[in-house]
Amino acid sequence: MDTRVPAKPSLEGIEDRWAERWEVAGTYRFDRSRPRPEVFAIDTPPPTVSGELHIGHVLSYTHTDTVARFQRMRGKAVFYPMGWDDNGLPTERRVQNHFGVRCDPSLPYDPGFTPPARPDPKTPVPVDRPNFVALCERLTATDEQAFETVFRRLGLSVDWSLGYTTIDAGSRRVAQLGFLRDLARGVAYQLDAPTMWDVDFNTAVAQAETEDRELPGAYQTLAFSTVDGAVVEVQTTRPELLPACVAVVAHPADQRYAGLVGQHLRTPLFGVRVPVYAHPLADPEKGSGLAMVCTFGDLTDVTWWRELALPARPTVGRDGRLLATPPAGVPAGPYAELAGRTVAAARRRIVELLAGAGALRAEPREITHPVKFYEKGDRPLEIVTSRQWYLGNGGRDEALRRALLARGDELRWHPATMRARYQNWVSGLTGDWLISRQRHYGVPFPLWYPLDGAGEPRYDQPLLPAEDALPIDPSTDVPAGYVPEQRGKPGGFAADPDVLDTWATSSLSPQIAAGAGRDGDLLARVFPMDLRPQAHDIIRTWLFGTVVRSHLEHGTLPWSDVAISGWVLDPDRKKMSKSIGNVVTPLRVLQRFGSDAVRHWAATARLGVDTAFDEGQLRVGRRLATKLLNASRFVLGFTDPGPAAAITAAVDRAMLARLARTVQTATAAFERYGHAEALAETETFFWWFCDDHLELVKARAYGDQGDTGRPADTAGAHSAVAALRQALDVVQRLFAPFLPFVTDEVWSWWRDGSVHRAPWPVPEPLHELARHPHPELTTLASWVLAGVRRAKSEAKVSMRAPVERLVVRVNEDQAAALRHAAIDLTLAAAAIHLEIETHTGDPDLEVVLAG
RNA sequence: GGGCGCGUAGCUCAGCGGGAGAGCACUCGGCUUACAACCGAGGGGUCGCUGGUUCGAACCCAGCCGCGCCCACCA
Repeated sequence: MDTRVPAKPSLEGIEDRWAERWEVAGTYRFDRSRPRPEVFAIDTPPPTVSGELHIGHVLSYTHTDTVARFQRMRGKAVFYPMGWDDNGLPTERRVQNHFGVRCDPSLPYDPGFTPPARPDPKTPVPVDRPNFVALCERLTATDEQAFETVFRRLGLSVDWSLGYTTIDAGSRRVAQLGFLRDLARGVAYQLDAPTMWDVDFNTAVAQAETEDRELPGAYQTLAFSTVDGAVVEVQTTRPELLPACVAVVAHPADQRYAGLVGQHLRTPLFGVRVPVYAHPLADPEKGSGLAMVCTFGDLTDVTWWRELALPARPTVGRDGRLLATPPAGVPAGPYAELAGRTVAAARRRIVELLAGAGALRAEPREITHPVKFYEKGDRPLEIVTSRQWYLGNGGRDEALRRALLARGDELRWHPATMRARYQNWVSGLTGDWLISRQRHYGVPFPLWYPLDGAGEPRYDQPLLPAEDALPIDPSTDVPAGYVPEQRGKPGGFAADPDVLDTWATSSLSPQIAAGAGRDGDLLARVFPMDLRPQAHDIIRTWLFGTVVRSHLEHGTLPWSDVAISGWVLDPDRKKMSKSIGNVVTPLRVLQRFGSDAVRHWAATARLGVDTAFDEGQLRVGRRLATKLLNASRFVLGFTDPGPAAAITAAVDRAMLARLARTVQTATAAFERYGHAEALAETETFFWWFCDDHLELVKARAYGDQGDTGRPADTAGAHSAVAALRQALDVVQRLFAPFLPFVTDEVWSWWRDGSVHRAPWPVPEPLHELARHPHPELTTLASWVLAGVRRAKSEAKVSMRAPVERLVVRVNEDQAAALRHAAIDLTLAAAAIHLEIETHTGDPDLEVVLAG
């Protein structure tokens, strides 16, 4: 036996051992000397750094890693970076609580700032933006280290030297440059308009980041009155917006209100005169068929307001409370009761006031209805008017929309059904992409505004930095032609206060990873990339955004293929990964079952399919890894007959022929991103190889002839062992993308270099060795073996128990094939007499046990 | 309301026009010199329901029922 093969192989400590060797050897280092056709570039998702990785990450990142390893073994230089998405709201929240600070961007930079020694989240210390950003960087650095530990332990073959974070200087430069280019080409623009607003986070949010939640509500029936004093009933779920009412609408075909259209009504309580309009969006089925138009209760209000050219009576402030003063034209008296209250409190109060005024015409009707929320928010979104930056994404431009839909068609989706989600989203866009956020830890908008004599910013004359000065922070940097003392002074300048939405940065992930703007050579070697792996919940945000940016800047898709992984569900299939993520942390699972086992579980899940977390399946992978150790040790335990040994036995050649088919099938599966099929194919072969083929040939491999009386069959043994070694070599490589630790372990016993740098197997050499195989022999031999085992099992005897007489009755072709396996069958079945007969009926087996 | 997908053995899933399968779980057997953290054998399913196409349907078509996800103007 080769001295490198351990007597008692074990999976103990295998992860740490190999992770370190790979790092030292630079096994996964990207070779940037290779031209684009020889590169396989992956746009790795940068996970959000705000909490912990969960088991869902393990699933999808494993999927990607199997592809990376497959491509690397096929000879590609694999560009496989890792990024961290470490800015945005969740990070800010964490930092505020951790350090006991609150970002106040109006404060000047204090170079000597230190966070409070004893943080108290209840009384946060105000801190200027540059210092707040520094604190964010400090905390996220710790999290990122923890993430890297998990991913290394998982065995991801990323090139860690290619790392980036979405807030680092390179990302800020790419993001700011991208914005300035979009500004120059007129795709980025500012608008003072109603937008969805999160009242807790105090920021505008984009359409893509909202979600519906079912909330209880109640229809109140309000009594409006006509000029002649008649009562008209209007139902609303948001009576607190009555002071914001600017009109009432009815459907054009609604006969009930045909006479009212064109007239005016007076609102209850306030007595404000509002017009009645006809509009097709008014639903006669809802409420009384009359809808109160407020500025703004929901997005339909915005539509009516815009299309009917209505005035604005803004009522809800950015903090989610009713404004201190009533809108113009609304009497202050009744409004004073509402001013300063939260929306919910104002709603309760106005119902009391309306009831007291006799303006409620019916009991409230309780309902449950969908309400828009920011996906990370806690209270319903309000709609407020504010100045924001937008990026054209086809929402208001049909030509662009069609072009982006065409990009979606051009992109190869895995699975293909996910394309529909993209089409759905792009077709349903109602506006452009709102990219500005009123937050602190993010990439700043790289511009300033001159201040006029009154100190008001001239938004139409932004002061732009030079491209080679990027990245900049306009809150500390000064525009050309000004001095720092002019900041905020009339005639001076002011920074744009906003930051780019995280997605507006991460939508440039391919360009960031590829060093766009600083390393054109690298960009040319990896862009457009080959693969974008991701989950399906961020098709509308990250995927779509990346397509938009690449289309605008490069006129191309950012990658040719996208692989969409599913989600991890609870064992009960009900809840999502978040709930089990708290219980089942990735590191604990990796430590408990072993990384290869966890990867095996992940790899059995096909793309796009949600999968249940199941500990039973984790044991399967563990068993497979152990099996590979033992089978490798066994095969390598036989003396190597050398490269000249001829593989002559039919059983050996049939096995290699079957393996050739496995290689072919697994390769084809991988080429279409079917990692799960590739694994299943390999696994099926391997278990058959261990359970049947090894049992069939082991005696011959030992040189054993049983009691045939003939001398040891050296040629037969050489054939068996040479074939076993060939098969082992191929099997170890086929498993390498899935079980990187154990495969490199067993590979190291007899091969030089890492299996992960070995070439992916091809079927041709196996066909060569298997020349003129009997294709049926493998299944026939297995059938005979199973029959013998069944007989012994039914007789409740050991599998070693001898068989007196074994009669196989098959058709002529099968008999001819089986005769080549006669010696192996005799030995494996412990049969004293084996007879192979031909007949015309179904295959038949007769087993007579000895004794 | 629109779109996509899923309903196959107790569980997780593969199969997607001609033999109903795998793993886990379960039952039984076996210390078999690679592996007892192992190996072998076995039981178990009117393939959601109803029609249709076909010589033949788990597989194709239509309708229905149930579940999930995405999207939607949520007054």
